[in-house]
Amino acid sequence: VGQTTPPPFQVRVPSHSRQLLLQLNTQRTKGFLCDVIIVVQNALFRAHKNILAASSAYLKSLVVHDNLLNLDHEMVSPGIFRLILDFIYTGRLAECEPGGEQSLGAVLAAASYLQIPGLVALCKKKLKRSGKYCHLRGGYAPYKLGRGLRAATPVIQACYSGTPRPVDLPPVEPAAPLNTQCGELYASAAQGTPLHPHGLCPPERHCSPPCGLDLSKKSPTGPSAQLLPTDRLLPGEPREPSLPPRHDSPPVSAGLLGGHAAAYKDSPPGGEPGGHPHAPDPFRSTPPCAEPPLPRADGRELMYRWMKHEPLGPYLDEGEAEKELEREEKADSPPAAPQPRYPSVESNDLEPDNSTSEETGSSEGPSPGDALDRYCNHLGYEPESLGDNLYVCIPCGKGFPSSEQLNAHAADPATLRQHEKTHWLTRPYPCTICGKKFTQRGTMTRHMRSHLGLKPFACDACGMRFTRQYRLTEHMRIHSGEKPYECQVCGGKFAQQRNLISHMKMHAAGPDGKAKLDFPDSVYAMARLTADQLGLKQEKAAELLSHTSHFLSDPKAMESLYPLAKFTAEHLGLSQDKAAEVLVQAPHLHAEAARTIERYSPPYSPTPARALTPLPGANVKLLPFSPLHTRPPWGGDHPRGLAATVP
DNA sequence: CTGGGGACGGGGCCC
DNA sequence: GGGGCCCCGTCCCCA
Repeated sequence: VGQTTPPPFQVRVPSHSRQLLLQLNTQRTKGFLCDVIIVVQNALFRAHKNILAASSAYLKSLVVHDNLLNLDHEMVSPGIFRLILDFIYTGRLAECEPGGEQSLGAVLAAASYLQIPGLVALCKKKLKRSGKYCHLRGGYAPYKLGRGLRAATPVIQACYSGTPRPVDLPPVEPAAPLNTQCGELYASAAQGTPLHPHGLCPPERHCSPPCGLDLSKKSPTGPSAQLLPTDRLLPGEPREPSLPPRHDSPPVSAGLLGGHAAAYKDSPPGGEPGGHPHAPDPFRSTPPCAEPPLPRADGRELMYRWMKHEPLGPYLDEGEAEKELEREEKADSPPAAPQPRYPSVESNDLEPDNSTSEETGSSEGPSPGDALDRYCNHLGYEPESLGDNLYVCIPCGKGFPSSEQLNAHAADPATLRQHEKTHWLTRPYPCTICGKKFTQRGTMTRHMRSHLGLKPFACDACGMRFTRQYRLTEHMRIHSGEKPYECQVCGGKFAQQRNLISHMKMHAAGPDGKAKLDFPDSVYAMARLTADQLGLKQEKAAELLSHTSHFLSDPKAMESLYPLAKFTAEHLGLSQDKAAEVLVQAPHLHAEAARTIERYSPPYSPTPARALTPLPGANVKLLPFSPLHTRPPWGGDHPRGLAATVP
């Protein structure tokens, strides 16, 4: 452990890491094999989970669970994230504004938020060089959320000034989002100094857009500092969804979180369990350092904690990986073509100042044209590598034959934002009466109706009132007698679909909750479908047949059902291919099905009258027939709904 | 007592 | 924001 000298028999390709990184970045720019989308305010970025996870502890914690990430735009703007993503994939930090200490500070804050120590160190170094960095009290600020310490997030915000004032702290907003009581932090210039929407670029400069999609038609929620406490809101005065998704909160190192994880997950609503660091109240409502305070730690100590509790990528050790790469590249970099490199870090062995030009990408950085092309193509996949639907929407997995169709699918901002929330389980809409939180405003207002007893939908027949129109429609079927939901197994009819679903579970499950041995029903259902050919189109019959598969639960018995399915398919007039498709759609058959089908011997000859004739002695449950059925599939008449023993 | 059906409330989600 | 639909769950009644 710790030995870096390779054994003598190993052969090392010095440029391997660099070439790998170049390839990955190329793939990213083409969207090839990208498996995650990062949403930053109004911008989408595509990337590779592995790369993000290897670079950022925060992103690592997110990509495990989601293919669609939403970053707190108050912590990282689209333009800043573009720079950070470029850095992750190239090791270089581009700047499009000369002397952009202010932007550099924003990068520093965002890099800290995202937990990218290598970039943090680079920014600190560059800010120090320019004299704009003020290392106040260390670098990393564990801050409090809700009850006690819930996160020891290394939030670094640069102490810098974009104005000529060299070391002044920018003014901190009264509702500064970050707690300053228990740790160290710097004020963020981004709080008071809005950035160009594209990040570092001043408006007059035409730098590349952060990505190819603009979701800004509906602007995201306002700043949380405008929040009113719940108890100060009047009923019917729903507050704005202001708490960003919990995922926006930086991840919690397991070691630092310790026993607070439960409190994080299970805090009562009043405790603002999903409280975001930007929410003002959690910080003020709890005493400072209610939990044993973390020892004062500088950035290096906390990075050590990260490493100790959650091994991360090469950035974790502040410098080792970068040094390794630098050594590697010094060994083989052709001087005429400088290659991407990891940034130097705040250590004693900084590379010479000529690194600045490379870090800023002044010579190799993406030109606006390159970047534009890159981001305009970010939705495509290399067509030779994927099937027919070459363009895949990462969040939903849908494939599209063209990038236009994919863009049309993915660029619906309202739907996408709405869908995002389903992934992050954000509940930004609290009920002002009971505090319960909801994912959608409409759901919350609907819930409020129940509190207020508002039932605007009344039944003309009985006067019963409902909170929803759909419920009234459902209710009206009681009066009309309409039962549109029919069980395909037994023919039972229901006025409410949910009752049919409940009924179907009865078919599928036995008393112990396990799969029910109900094959006679399924046999009947198959035969019934066969008879339905009299009144149904073939496709419809096949569709119904496929729907009968859900109550069969043993794949091993599937083969035993082949004769039945084959018979059924034949009598539906299906082709062999279609019959095979039907079989595939009946994936789960119970073992009892196999035994039962053996009782129907000889199995399913092409003669319908004989095909389903049970063996003598088989106890067959006779079920009500639909109007289409005048006789059981195996022929003969019998009273409806009676069990009979086959003679 | 139990299983099943009828009716309904509530929340999630998508259009 | 509203509508529609799905799902989960509950209560009540009845055989």
